[in-house]
Amino acid sequence: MPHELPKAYEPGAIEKRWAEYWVKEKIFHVDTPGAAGAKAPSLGASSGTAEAVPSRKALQGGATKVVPSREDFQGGKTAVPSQEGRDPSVRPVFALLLPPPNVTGSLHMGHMFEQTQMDIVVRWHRMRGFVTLWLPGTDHAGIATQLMVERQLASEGKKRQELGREKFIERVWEWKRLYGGKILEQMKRLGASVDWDREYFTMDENLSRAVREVFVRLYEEGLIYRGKYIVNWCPRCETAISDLEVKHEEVAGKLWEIKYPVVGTDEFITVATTRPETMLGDTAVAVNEKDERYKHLHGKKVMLPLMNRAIPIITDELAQPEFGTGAVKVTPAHDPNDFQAGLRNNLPQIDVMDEHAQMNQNAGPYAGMDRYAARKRVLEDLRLQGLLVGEKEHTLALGKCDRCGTVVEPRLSEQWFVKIEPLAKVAIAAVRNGEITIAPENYQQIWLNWMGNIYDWCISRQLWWGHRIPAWKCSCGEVIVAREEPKTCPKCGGSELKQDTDVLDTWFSSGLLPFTTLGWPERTRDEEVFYPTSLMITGFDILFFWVARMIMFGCHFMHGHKQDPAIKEASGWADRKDDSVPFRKVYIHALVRDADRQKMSKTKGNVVDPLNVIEKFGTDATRFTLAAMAAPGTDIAFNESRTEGYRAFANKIWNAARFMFMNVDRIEPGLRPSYEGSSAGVAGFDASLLEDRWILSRFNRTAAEVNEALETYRFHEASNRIYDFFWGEFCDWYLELIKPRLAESADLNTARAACANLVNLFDGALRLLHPVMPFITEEIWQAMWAGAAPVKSIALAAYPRADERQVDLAAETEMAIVQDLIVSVRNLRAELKIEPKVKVPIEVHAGEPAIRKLIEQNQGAVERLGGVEKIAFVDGSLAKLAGARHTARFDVHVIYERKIDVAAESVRLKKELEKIEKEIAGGQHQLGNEGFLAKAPAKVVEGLRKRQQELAVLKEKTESKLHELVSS
RNA sequence: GGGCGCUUAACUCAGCGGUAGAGUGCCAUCUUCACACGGUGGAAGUCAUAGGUUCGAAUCCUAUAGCGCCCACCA
Repeated sequence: MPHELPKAYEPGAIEKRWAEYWVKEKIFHVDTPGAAGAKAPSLGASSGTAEAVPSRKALQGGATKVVPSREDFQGGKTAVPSQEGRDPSVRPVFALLLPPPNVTGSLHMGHMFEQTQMDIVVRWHRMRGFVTLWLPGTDHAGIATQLMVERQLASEGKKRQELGREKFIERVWEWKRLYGGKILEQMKRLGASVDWDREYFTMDENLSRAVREVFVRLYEEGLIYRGKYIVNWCPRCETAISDLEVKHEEVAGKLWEIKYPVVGTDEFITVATTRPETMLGDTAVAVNEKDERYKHLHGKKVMLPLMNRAIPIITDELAQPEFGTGAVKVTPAHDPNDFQAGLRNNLPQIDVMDEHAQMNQNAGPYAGMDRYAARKRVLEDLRLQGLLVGEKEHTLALGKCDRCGTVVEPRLSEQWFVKIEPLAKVAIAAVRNGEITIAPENYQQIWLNWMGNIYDWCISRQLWWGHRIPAWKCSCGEVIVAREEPKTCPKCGGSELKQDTDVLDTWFSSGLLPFTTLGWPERTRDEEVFYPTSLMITGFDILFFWVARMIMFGCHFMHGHKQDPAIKEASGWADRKDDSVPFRKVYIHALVRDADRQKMSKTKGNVVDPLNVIEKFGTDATRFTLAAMAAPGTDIAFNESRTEGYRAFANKIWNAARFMFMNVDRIEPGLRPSYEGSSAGVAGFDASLLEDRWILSRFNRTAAEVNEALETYRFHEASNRIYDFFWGEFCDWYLELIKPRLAESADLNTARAACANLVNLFDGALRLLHPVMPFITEEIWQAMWAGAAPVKSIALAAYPRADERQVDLAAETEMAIVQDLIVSVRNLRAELKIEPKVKVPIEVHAGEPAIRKLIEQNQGAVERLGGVEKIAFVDGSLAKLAGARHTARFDVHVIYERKIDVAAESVRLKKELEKIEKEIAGGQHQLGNEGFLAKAPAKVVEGLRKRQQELAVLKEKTESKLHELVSS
C-alpha cells in the first residue's frame, strides 16, 4: 500500500493517536521480574520475536568491542553495565519515581520541562533493554487542596466549619474525583512513558496505612514528640506551617522605640520593636550582662506600659549591646528567640493572640482587635503617654505563608515534631559516602550545608484534608499512638477516646513514597527489584522539602534492606554498599522561566501554558525545545521562537520520510528495515560507496555521542547532535548524494540497494531520536514497518549504539574533501554571480594523486551539487587566478566570464585581506614567542605553522585578485 | 546578613585554556520532481568592565557594575 503523507507535518492528530495507543496497549507497563504471576519479559513475548527487545546479546556486545570508548570519540564510560559472566536471564533495572504533581494542579511549563527530561531518560533506558519502571501518582497536597475546595465553598456562600469535618472531607474527595485526574491526562498528551497501571494517590488506603505505620514507629523510637513551641502560624489557613513553607519578603517597615519606666526610680529603659502589639505579652526586658549602661538596673523591674504589669529586667545573651538601645523586650509567646530566652530564664508565657491573629483576653483592653488594628492603637496610646520615643525606617524580612501569602505569626502552640538530628545524620552520611550522588555537583554541597543546620520538623497541621494523626487522647489525659483506632485506654480502661484533630504535613507522606509505592511495609518483590530507585530528577525548589525527607526516611526505614543482588549487579550498582537509600542518584534540573527570566507564577500572570504551545507547534517540537535548552545548571527562559524552529525540524524529518516512502513505493513496495532488535550500528547497510561509508560512520559516531551526553544528563547536547546529524548531514548531503541512484533512470538493482540503505539508516535515526521526539518517530517507524514491526512500538525497539566496525574515519576525511570542493564551487559561483541554472566548467589542481582520484570518483556529485559542467584537472597551482580558491588539498577554478560589481568586490576583498593580515600578525607574534614554542604542545605549534603557510598563499592570492580588479 | 548563578552576533542560547558557534531574525538568490516549516550563498561579536595568572584567556583567579535566584528567628 502506498504511503500517502501530507506535505507538511501535522502533529495534532498523529500525536493524539499515538498517545492513546501507548496507553491502550500498555506499552509502558512493566511486570516485576521474578514476581509470582509475572509474565516473563513481556516485551519481546508480545511480538513473538525473541530478539525483538534489545537482548542481553545486544547489550554485552559479544566478543568484539562494540561500544566505542572515550579514546575512540570524546570520552566517558559506556552506559550499559557490562554483562560479562552474568546470569543472562537477569536484565538490568531502571526505576524512577515521578515527583507527584498536586491533585489540584494543572500542567505548567515546569512540569513539562521536568517530565520531558525524565521521559528522555526513561525511554532511553527502556530502549537499551532495562526493565524500566516510571511510577506515576498524585499528591493530596493538604493546604493547597483544602484551599481550593474552601474557595469553591465560598463561592456558594458557605464555610467549611458549617459543613463539619466529615462532610467537608467528602466534598474534597468529590472534588478530587472530578478534577484530580486532569494533570495525569495532560501528561498522556506529553507522551510521558509512565506505567499507568501503577498509578497511586497519596491518600490511597495502602499508602495511608504505611503513613500510620511510620508515625507509630517513629513515636515508639522517640523520634516523634509532642510539645508546646513557637511555630509559624498562618492566621488565614489557621494552621501551623513548617519553616520551609514560609517565604521571606523584604519589606520597608518601621522600628519603634518605647520607654518602659523602671519601677522605684524615675529612669526609663528604651526597647525597640517591629511588632509593638506583642508588647502586651511581654514578660521581661533583657539587657546584656556586660552592657555598662544597664549594670545598675540588674535585678530591678519595669512597669509594662498599657498593661501595668511589673516585669523583671533580666540579663540574657538575647540582648546585644550594639543593636538599637541594647535592651530587648521579651515576649516568649510570640517570638522564637524570646521563647528560648524565656525558657532560659523561667519566664511566664503570655499568649495575647488567637488563631486568627486577633488579640485575646490576655491583651486586656485590646482584646478582640485584629493584630494590625491593635498595633495602631498601641502606638497611639503609647504616644499619648509620651512613651513612644522613636520611629525609624527599617527594612525587615517579613515571613509570608507560601500558600496564601498571609503574614505569618510566630505562635506558641502544641504541635507534633520529628526529631530530625538522628535522621539527618544518617542521610548526610549516605550522601557523603557517595551512596547517593547529587548532580550537578554544587547542589551536593548546598544540600549538605542545609542538612547540617536543620531544626526539628513540625509535622502537624491544623487542617482537615490529609492523613489524620494516629493519636488518641483519653479523658484521663493519656495519649495513645496506635496503628488502628484503640477501643479502650490502656491506662484507665476508659473508652472515651478522641483522635487528635490535626493532620500530617503533606511532605511527611510524600517523603515515604520511594518505598510505600513499592508495597512497604509488606516485603514485596517490587521492593526487592525496584528499591532503591535508580534516579530522582527534580527541581531545586523541592530539594529540601522532598528530596531531603525521602533520604532521611528511606535510610531510616529501609535500613538493612537488600536489593536482589543479581539485579543490583546487572543494573550497574555493584559498587554501592547501601541499599537503604531511596535512590542512587539525584539530578537537579534547572528552572523554567518566562522569556524575561522571571519565575513563572500565576500571580504575575506570566505563565506559559505548555498545552497552548503544543497546540501551535506540536508536542515533539515543544519537547525538543525544552531538551535543547536543558543545559545542566542554568535556568532556561522559555522562548516560543525556538519551538518554531524545531517544528521546522519535525517538518524536515517528515519530508525526508516522504522522500523515502516515495522511492520505496516506486522501487520496492514491500521493503522493510533489516533491523531485528540489535542495538549496534545499522543492520543491512551496504557501505561500499563513499557517501554510504561516510553517513554510516557519521551515524555511529553520532550515536556514541548521544549516548554519552544522555549518560550525564546533557540533554541539550544529545538533541543538538541528533539535529545536526539529521538535518546537516543526512538531509543536506546524504539524500542529495543518493538521488541519482534512486532516479527513475537508474539501474534497478542500484536503486534497490540505495533504497535498502536509506530505509535502514532512517530506521536507526528514528530510534536515535525517539526519546526526544516520540510521536513523529513512532508515526514514521510504524509506517515503515507497515504492520510487520518486530515490537509493538518504537519505544520498545533497541536504542542505537555505535558499532566500531561501522566507523570509517577515512571515509569521513575523504567526504570532507568532496564537500569542501562542492562548497568552494558554490562560493565561487556566488562571488561571480553566476545564475543558478547555468552550469560551469571548472579546473581543479589536486595536491596529490589520491586527491585527484577521489575527485574523479565523485565527479558526478561535484557536478550535480556544484552546478558544474565539466571538470578539467591541471598540474599547476590555480591559487592566483581570479575566480579560484585554494585549500590545503586542492585548488579550484571556476571558468566564467566575470560580471562583477568592481566597487563592491574590491571592498569585499580589502576586508578579507585585512582579516587575513590580522590573523597572520597574530600567528607570527605567537611563533616569535620562545615561551610559546617551548611550552605549547607540538600539535598546536605545528597547526599554527601550517595555518600560517595557508594564510600566506591566501594573502598573495587575495592581493593579486585585488590588483587585477583595480587595474582592469 | 550569608550563599549561588548569569552577563558571548539584533534576539534566545551553546562553548568554559589553544584559529569565536548554533537556532531564529536579517540580506541576496532560487519556486530544481522530499521539504518555502525549504535550498544555496552572505553580513553580523574589543565573548559586561578593570586588573592578574599563563607562551596563550570568552574559558582560570581577584575586584567592580548590572540582572536574577536561594537561604537567614538580630529585636
